Amino acid sequence: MEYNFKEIEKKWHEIWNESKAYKTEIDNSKPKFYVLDMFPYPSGAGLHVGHPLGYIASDIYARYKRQKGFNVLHPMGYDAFGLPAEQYAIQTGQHPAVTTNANAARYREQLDKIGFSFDWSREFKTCDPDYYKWTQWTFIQLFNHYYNKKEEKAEKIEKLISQFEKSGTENVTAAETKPLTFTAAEWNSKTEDEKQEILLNYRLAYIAETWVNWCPKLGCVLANDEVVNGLSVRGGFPVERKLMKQWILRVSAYAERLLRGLDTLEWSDSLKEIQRNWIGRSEGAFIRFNIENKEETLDIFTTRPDTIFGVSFMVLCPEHALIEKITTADRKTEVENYVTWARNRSETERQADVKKVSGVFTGAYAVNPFTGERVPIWVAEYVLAGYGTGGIMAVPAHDSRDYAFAKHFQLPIREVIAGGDIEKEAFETKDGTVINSDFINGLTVKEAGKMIIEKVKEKGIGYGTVNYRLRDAIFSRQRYWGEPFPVYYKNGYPYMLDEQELPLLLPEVDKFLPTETGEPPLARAANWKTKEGYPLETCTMPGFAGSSGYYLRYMDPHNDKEYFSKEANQYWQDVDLYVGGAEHATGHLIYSRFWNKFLFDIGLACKEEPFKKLINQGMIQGRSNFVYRIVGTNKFVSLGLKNEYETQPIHVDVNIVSNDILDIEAFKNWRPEFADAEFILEDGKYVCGWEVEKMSKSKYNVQNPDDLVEKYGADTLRMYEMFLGPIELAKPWDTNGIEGVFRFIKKFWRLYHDAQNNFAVTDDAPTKEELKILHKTIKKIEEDNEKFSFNTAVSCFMIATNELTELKCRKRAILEPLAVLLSAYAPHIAEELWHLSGHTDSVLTANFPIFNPEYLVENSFTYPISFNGKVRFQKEFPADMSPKEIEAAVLADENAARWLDGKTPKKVIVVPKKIVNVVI
RNA sequence: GCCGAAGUGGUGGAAUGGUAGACACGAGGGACUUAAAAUCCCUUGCCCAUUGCGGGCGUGCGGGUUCAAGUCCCGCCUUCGGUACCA
Repeated sequence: MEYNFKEIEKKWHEIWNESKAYKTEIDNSKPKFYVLDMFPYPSGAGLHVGHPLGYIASDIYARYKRQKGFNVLHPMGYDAFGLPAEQYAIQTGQHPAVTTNANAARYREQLDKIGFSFDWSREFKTCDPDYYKWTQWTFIQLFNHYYNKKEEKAEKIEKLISQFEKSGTENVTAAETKPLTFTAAEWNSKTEDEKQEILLNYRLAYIAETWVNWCPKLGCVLANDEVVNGLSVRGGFPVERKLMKQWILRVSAYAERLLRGLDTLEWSDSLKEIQRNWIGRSEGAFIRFNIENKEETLDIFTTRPDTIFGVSFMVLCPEHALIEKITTADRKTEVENYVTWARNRSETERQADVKKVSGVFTGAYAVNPFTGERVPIWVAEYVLAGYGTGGIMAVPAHDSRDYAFAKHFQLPIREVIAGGDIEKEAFETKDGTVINSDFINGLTVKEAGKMIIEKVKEKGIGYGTVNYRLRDAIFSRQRYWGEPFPVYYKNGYPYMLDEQELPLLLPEVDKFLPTETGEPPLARAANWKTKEGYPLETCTMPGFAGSSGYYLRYMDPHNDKEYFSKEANQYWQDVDLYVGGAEHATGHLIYSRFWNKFLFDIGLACKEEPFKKLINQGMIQGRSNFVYRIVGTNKFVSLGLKNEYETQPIHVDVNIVSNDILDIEAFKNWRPEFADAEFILEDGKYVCGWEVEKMSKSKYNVQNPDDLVEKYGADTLRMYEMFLGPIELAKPWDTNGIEGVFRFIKKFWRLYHDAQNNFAVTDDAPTKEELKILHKTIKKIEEDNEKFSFNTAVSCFMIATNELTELKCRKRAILEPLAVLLSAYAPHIAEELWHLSGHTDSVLTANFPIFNPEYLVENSFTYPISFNGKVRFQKEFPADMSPKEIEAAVLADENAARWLDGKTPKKVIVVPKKIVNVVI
């Protein structure tokens, strides 16, 4: 039979499907292995060749691990809530669930064609009520817990309440929004509403006012990149900054654990570094400054307490609550104008002119606790509300931003660290000696910092502390297509629904737009309230809600009593291998880790970190082709001649270009305006130019995997995607090379067949040489699989196939193990050959061949002989010859005499099995 | 600006400090064929020599360590990611 991939692939898809070949169940007799892909958002455009790259890699690894005796969990599903479906719904009126389901079905169809070993019985979408019930459930748990910083774990809010009842805030070590102090008596005399208000300061899911980009015309909160120059991208309506009540997750409470946990993970260093920077741990001190003639005090955070003698002004962020209280009457108008202006600037706008210095003096003065000096308090945009206390002590001599500000407003610059030239620029080094600073003079920066922290502690005006850049995550979206919050309001305070009332289903609405009064779409739902008549929350959860814990649900996806059973979690534990893009480094991969740590704290998840090993597959870029039209004509000139004319490059569909040669007929039919195009050719061909760009429809460089499967088969596509290059590298998609892999697959097929195309594997005993080829291959494939070096593994298969073809080896003892090795990469052809060879079970359950080093033992070895590092000739020696003997034999060689030229060598270096170098 | 990664033929890319360019594409030449497809063989980093050998130069740039450097060290350049008034 000839190699007919269409028949073979179709046949095996049906058989695998019917026999549920990839269904996985708990099996305590085998070690578990959990291989997971970042599940896709099913967009309307379908898959392009970039999407399956990671899935193929993880599939190869999953199949490999199965053959190594592991019970492999390899599930797939869809991240289905999100903006595109909602926007499509707004335009067409079609319910987002309808488009989402249609898109998911199309994804499934495309994925199935590639032959993945997913256990589809575990599939779910994040928008399935059976699933989002547990997203809502987890939210309730977050609301009902706070973070105990001393114990470093989440604890029940009841514990905090009983502490308040007994001793107020004394000895409370809870992560909080702002520091509060009250006694037990004070707490006990508070009303229910007041207590609820206070508890929001501690809950892990809390509601609070935050600044958002509000577009009154759209009735909608916009993300930063949806706002340009103060106008909405969609519609161009004015956008203002507004304080709005939003749900927030106290991710920052876990900052330290998120940071420390990184050390236990097998992730790439660069990805860990991105997360470390994002968490942004910095050590420093909180210091309290008194304000002249005021009761209020000004708290600041600094990483440089050692420079406190260099403070020449203080700066507050425009949002700071103190501004109103301390601004003097004569400065009031100016300060108010500045604050209003600054507050209404979007973050993007602020970022756009970071270099521009702006600010205003409040008229008030703080008092330096060490010198007693009056220090003017300013307000400026460059101090951010979300970090530290929103106020700083400015030391212009040793901070470039303070320096720019001081120069601009002609404030004093006082040098307190020796070694810089503060006339020119700020001297920001952290190794230096302190000067002009009273009792810390002569100390190093480090020592001085410690000393100041001790002193402020003594004075009771501050303490050493650690601050993080990581912000709490805003969890409310004024949208329709997301999980509804299991929340209702009483007297304006939020309360959670009972667990029995979950899932709280997404209600039907007449339109997916905000209401006329600017409320979110859920406010349109009839009867959006509890049985008792309390109003329900109208916001929905953001995209990352559903993806934060989906990997846990795959362990036990149909459980209607729990998120997942203890038994399933004990068995599957955590994800051993997670494959996905690095673009999730500061989003999903932080939120998931937070989510998992919380579930670990409350005793649900048995592992603290969800993803043990992570591989980031590189982005697949597009490779666009261009034709060059001579300006003002409909004449196109081939690439090599284009410089002789004035031309304009035009994107041309890559599907009508092969090896950069344009299919002229197809081009004429491509678009009507090219029907009568003329061409200036090179050697009778039209050569196109090319460029690497993002893969997109408008650039006509999208490759659809379906087309390639149709033309070459899934096995070829799978192997070619791996052959392209290292999995982690970003690389352009170039279909040109796929023929080479296709040839290999056909050649591999012929290895098992005779000239008449009959299956012709024999039971003859293999030769030493053939065994050597096999075992060399087993060794290399195993190593490459473990290293995720799938591109070199494909090359290794090609070499082995070429060598065995050369030897006309058609022996079962060689070819069967080879088919097993290949089955992870090209499952269809391997399965077919396996069955032709007489097996009735699936190659999926075959054991990975065992490498035997004895077959690789050499009886002689050819050494390159170099003189002063330059290789001059080669010589063969028995493999068991000692280095000393080799040395003697080399020097006795007649070739050596020529290079030695009568001199005695200074030294001879013999590197066993590598090289002999003679130093003259 | 800061952090991270990477620079190797016409192209994608191989090389535990040990013969750089495996493997593949493309290109050129040839075999088979009426022809095409498919398949197979040879050449293919650059320069000189080419009737046989052969020789020189080559991994972004400049230094260094070493018998030996694409690989290690120092100083640059370029590209790509992340981040950006984080005190």
